[in-house]
Amino acid sequence: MTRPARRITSTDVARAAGVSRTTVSVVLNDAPGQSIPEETRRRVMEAAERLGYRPHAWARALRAGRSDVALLAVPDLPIGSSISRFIEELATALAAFNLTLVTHLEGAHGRSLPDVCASVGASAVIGFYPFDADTVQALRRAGATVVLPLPYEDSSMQQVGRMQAGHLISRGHRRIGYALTADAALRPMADDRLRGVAGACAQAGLEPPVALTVGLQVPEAAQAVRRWTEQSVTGVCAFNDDTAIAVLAGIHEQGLRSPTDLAVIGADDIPTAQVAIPPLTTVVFDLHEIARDHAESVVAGLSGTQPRSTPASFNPRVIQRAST
Amino acid sequence: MTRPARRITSTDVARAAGVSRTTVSVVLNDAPGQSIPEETRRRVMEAAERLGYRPHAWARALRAGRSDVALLAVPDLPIGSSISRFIEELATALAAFNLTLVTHLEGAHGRSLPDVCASVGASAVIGFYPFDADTVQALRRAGATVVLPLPYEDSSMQQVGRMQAGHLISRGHRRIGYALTADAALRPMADDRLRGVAGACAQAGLEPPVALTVGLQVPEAAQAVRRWTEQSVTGVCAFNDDTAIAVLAGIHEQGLRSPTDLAVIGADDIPTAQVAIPPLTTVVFDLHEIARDHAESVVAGLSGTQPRSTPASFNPRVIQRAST
DNA sequence: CTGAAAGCGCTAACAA
DNA sequence: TTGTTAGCGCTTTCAG
Repeated sequence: MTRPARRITSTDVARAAGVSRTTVSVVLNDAPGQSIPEETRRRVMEAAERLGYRPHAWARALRAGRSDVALLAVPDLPIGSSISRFIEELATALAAFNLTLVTHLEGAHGRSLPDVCASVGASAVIGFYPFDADTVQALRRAGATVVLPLPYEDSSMQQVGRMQAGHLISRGHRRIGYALTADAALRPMADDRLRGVAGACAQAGLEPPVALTVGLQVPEAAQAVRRWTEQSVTGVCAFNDDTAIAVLAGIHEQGLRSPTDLAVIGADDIPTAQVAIPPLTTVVFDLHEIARDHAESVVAGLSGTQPRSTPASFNPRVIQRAST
Repeated sequence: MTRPARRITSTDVARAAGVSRTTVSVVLNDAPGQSIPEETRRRVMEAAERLGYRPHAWARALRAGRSDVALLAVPDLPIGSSISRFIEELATALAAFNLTLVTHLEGAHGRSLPDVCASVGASAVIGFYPFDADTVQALRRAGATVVLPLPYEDSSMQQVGRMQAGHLISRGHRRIGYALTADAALRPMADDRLRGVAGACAQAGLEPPVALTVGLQVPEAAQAVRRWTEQSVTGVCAFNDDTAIAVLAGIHEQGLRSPTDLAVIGADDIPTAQVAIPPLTTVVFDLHEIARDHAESVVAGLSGTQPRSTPASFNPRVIQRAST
C-alpha cells in the first residue's frame, strides 16, 4: 500500500536520455526560441514517456510563482444536479485553458476556505456568493491572485422568479403565491427569486405575491395551501423544485388538484420533477454559457487582461408540464 | 483585481521579529526537543500574526516530500444530498488529522484524475469505486502515496438492499420486485444493492426479486408497475429514492395505490421523500461513522501504520412512512 | 539557545 | 546547441 516509489524527476529523464536537466525542461515545455535537434528532442520525449515522468507540480509552482489550480467554493447547501452539472461545465471550460478545478464544500466543521486555498496553492478562487472583505484578504494572503464570486445571487436569480411569474400570468392567473424555502442557507437566494416574482406581478398590475414559508413536511405544506386558497391565490411560484413538490403534496393532502385548484411552478428541474404528481412545470437555465463565461473571467484575471464584459447568456426558460 | 501582493515569507517574519528563519520555523512548527525562550517565542508569534504569515504550502510540501491534501474523486453521477453530506463528513474527519480535502468531479471532458492529483499534489486519493491498475499506477506516479477506493460498492451497499427486502418480507410480502436505475453511472451500485435484496429473498426461501429498470419517466415507470403486478409482486425495493418516487408515479398513473396494491421502499431519504405521494418509506445509513473510518484509513496509510480493521458501523435503518 | 547552510525539483538566465 | 548556476520558500541537520 505504502510503497514509497521514489518519484521520477527530470534528472532521471536527463540521465536516461543522456542530456542535461535543462534540455529536458526545454524540450518538454516547448520553450520558445530554442531550437533543439529533432534527434535529441525525440530521445528526451521517448525517455520521459518510458519512465512515466511527470513534472512535479509543487516544484514547478514554487518556481513559477503560481499554480494551475482553481478552487471552487461550494456553499453548504443541497447540491442539486444543476450545480453539479455547473461544476462540470466550469471544470471543462477551465481545462481548456490548462487550469485544474477542484471544489471545496464549505461546511461548518471543515477547514476554512483560506486554509484550503493555501493547502492546494490555488491561483484562483471562485465562489457562489460574494466573499466578505476579510475573506478576500485572507485568500490573497493564501496565494490566490484571482478571487471571483459568481454573480449567482444577483439579477440572474431574479430573472428566474420573473420567468415563473410570467408563465403563470400568461396563463391567466391573477393572484400569485410564493413558496419560500424553510432552509435558512437557501434563504438569500429565495428572497432574490421572490423579488423577481414581485417585480413581474407589479409590472402586470397585480397585487404582490402571497409569500409563505413551506418546509418539507406534508402538514405544513397543506396549511400553506389552505392559506393560499383562502386568499384566492390560483398559482404558486415555488423557490425550487423541492419546495414545489412539497406544495404539490399539500394540494393532494387537501383533496385538491393541480393545476385546476392551484397551479405550481418550480425551478431547477430536478430529476424527480417529471415524476411528481402531477409532473411539475419548472424553470431551467443554461449553466454551460455561464460556466464558460466565468472560466474566461478567471483566465483574464490570471493573465492580467481585463475580462470582457459581455454578460453570459443565462437563457432561463420554462419547461411546461402538467402542474400549470 | 490582480494586485500581485508579494507573499509574506518566513524571512519577513524573521526580520520583523529580529531572529533567523530557522527560529521562526522552529517556533511555528513547535519543533520537538527545541526549547526556545518564552520571550523569543512570543515575539515570533506576534510578528507572524501581525504580518498575516502563512507558510507557503508548495515549498513546505516540496521540502517535506508530501502534502496535506487529500483528493476525493467523485464519479460523474448526480450528487445527491447524501453524497454531499458524506463529503462534508469526510472533510471534517480528515481535518481532525490536519488533512485538507478537495473533490474532483470526474467528467468526461474534464481533466483526468491523475492530472488533477498531480496538480494539487495530493498525498492521498480517495475514490468511490475501485480504480483500475493503470489508474492506480498513474496516481502513484503523480505523487499519491495512498490510493483508497471507498468500499462503497461492497457489503455496505448490499446491506442496504438486505435491509429493504427484510422490511418488506417482515411485513408479509412474498414476491419482491427491484427497481434498477436507468443511470448507467449508478448501475454498479444498484447491482450491488440488488445482490443484497436477492440474498435476503433467498434466505427467506423466496424466489429471486423481479428486477426491472425504471427511468425517471412516468410511462416507463407505469409499464414496470404493470409488469410487476402481472407477476404478482406486492413489494418493490427501489435502488434509491429518485427511482422509488418514479415507481410511485407509475403506481398512481395506473390508478393503483401504494402500499395497498404495491408497496415501495427507497434508499437515502432525500428531502422530497417525505412529501412524496404517499410519503416514502426508505433506508438511511450513517455517513458519519463511515467517513471517520475512511479518514483513519487514509491517515494510517500516510503514516505507514496498518489501518485498524474494525469495520465502520454503517448502521442502516428503515424510516417507516406510508408507502409500505 | 540560535544561526548558517544544504537541498527538495523545477526552470530561466547566462556561459560555454 | 547544450550545460552550469541560481533561487523559488521551506525545514532540518549541524555548528557555534
